Amino acid sequence: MADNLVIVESPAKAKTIEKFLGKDYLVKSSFGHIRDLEKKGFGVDIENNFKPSYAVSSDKKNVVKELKSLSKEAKTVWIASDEDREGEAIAWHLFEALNLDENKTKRIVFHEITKSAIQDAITHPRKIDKNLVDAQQARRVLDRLVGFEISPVLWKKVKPQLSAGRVQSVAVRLIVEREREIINFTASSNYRVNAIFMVKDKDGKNTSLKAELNKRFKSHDEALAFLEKCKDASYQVNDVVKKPGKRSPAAPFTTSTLQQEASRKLGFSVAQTMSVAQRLYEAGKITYMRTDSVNLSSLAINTAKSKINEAYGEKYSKTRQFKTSSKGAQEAHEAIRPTYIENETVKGKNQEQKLYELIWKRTIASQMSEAQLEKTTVNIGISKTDEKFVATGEIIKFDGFLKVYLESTDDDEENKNGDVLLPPIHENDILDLDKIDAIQRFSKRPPRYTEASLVKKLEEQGIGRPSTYAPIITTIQNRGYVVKEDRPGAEREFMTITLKSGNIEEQKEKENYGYEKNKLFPTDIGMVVNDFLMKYFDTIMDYNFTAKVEERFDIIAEGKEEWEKMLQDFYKPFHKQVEETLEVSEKANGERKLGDDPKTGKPIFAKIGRFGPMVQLGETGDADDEEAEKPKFASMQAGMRLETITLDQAIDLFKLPRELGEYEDKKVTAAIGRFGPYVRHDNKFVSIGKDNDPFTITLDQAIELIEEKREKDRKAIINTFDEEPDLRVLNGRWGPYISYKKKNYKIPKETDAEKLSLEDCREIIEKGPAPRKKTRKKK
DNA sequence: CAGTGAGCGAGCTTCCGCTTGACTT
Repeated sequence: MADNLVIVESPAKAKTIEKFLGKDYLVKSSFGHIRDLEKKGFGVDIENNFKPSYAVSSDKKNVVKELKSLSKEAKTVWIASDEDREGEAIAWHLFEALNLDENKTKRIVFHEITKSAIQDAITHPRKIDKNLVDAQQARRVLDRLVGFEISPVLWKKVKPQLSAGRVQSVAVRLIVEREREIINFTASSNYRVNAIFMVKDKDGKNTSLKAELNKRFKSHDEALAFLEKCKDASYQVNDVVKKPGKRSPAAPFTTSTLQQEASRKLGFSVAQTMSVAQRLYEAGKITYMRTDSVNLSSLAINTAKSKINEAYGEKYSKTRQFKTSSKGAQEAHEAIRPTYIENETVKGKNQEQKLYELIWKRTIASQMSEAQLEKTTVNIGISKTDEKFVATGEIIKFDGFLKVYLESTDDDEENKNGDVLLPPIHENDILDLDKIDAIQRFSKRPPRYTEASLVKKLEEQGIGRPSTYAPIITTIQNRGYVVKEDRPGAEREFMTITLKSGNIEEQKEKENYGYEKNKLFPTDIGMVVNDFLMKYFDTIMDYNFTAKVEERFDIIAEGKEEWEKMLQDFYKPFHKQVEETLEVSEKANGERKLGDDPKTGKPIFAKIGRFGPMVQLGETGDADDEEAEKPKFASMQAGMRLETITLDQAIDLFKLPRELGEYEDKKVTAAIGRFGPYVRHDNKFVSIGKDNDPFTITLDQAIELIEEKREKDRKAIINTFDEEPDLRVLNGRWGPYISYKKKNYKIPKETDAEKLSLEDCREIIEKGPAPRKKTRKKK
């Protein structure tokens, strides 16, 4: 039995460290936190100065049991959880839960997993820092109080099962506010003017030079007038200015920057990035993937240096140590980097290889020299007017880190004029004009958030931690506040005016804009909850709330304030706010008056009802007044939003279901259901295809659809049996199958469905698939 | 599968951060 038990947070880390420490040390993992506030109720005795009651988490019972028995046998227990607030708390909880003896317990920390760092840590043990632990308790209890006091208010005032919290509610706020900016955005347009000149390149061949006018015109007429002036103008180069420039590499990856780049360059979702990174980490290929530090160990820096020298030459190498810029970083780990920097690639799944290479390149590039650039600006004068055309070019004199890696930006289309080499041009050259285009361009609305750009924003505000970025995104979607989806763009016309060979031509063209792919959109309920919280809990919703409480946590960590005192200060006004809100607030349903119905004169509202967003015609009458006419209701259709639905759209909704007439003595109606537009006849439903809609479809068209459906149904029946009317052999989308008492059974391949006897069918049903378990969908 | 829009009011929901699997398709 080993004399020493070392406890770390992660099992992969334990494996590595054990190798460094040798036989006398047994290294085990706590798998993160082992205890938490009790799951039920507050888990905090508010009356009794916020005394927390902790319980071993259900999935950690076995871990604690094992560590307890191992710690009894060991002479010394070394608690080596991370050196940050949460890590210190884990150490303390271990000490308490394992019932450790203070004399044989030592707290150690290390920032990098190298033999020397770990041995050094062993020689410098310390005691558990109770102040830091207290800061964590304050953080933990505050989050519980905020979440568990506000959520029930939402259950009462908005809808059951909703949630609010210090982090998630602010994340939703960001998305809601961005959506409103977009809704309120009106695009303006102006005319951008570009000229193409014909010049000779260095071999004397014709080549073109593109230059943009140093002015944009507000209107079509101004642009046209300018082109008129250009008709018989001449163009002369006023000057050619060359300026050196440089570009520096980005810092090595943190969790947040890795998620952003993997999203931009590889198209990974935030959760996907984390699970691929986890596999690389467990395989020992990369360092820990949940970190906010950009720090590289000296070993890593040296290995990178020799790798760069060897692969690219010394002038490509430049040692750099980056400093973190993000708020509230705790830097318990290194930056994310390859464990063995000498390995450019790894074996494994495709995704793992790609992510590894991204990490490798970013790490190597961070230790490489700047790129040296030369920017050239050519100013071209116009004889008839003061405006100027400007041509710009940028060439790379020395590529430096660009040889390996360039960080992407969120809107790449705007700045993709990378390496543009201008043809040789000199001052006073007279240029031949090929053509001038004046093109109408529209201003761009603010972009919607992607998962990764939301993470970036949260990190900038110091909200959330590397271990929670991916879960936050999942939570706000699971609660139904936010959806990630694609939305179609729209088409618009724009004008182009072209001057070529002395002639001016105008043309209308079309462009698509606003198509969104994999973006985050607030739902109606997300907006209603956000507005409610903004109205009654503005302190919690403040973007600086986290930063403010973090300041207090830091003071607690320094031992300058009792953590209970901080909570006392926070809780008193907060709880009062909760009580007041329960008393004064109305039920929030996002009701919005759209206008009056032109037919009846009654008001039309949009709001969220029991079954989701709907429109209502007429006032909700007094419940006691039996005489009062009940309002009419209609569900909103997919794609409609509470915030943007118009009066006309609402009026249309009340037109359904529409009676078309009678067929075979039975009513035919048209409406829109969960699965789209349909025609209903004799309790049977027929989908209306794309070529028609329920508002305009005629009785004849509907009958045609009904008959088509009947014909299709007839063809779908392969065989029936008189003895067993419930059993039918049918032809479905995926081939023949047996339908029996509303359940479907697969027919084994290579069976001729037409020849199946009743006995065969019964046999198939007997052996049939085990009834599918219903996958529990979390909403 | 294509509806509903109110109600007895049981018993339930909910937070953030630290870690991995154990699940299903």
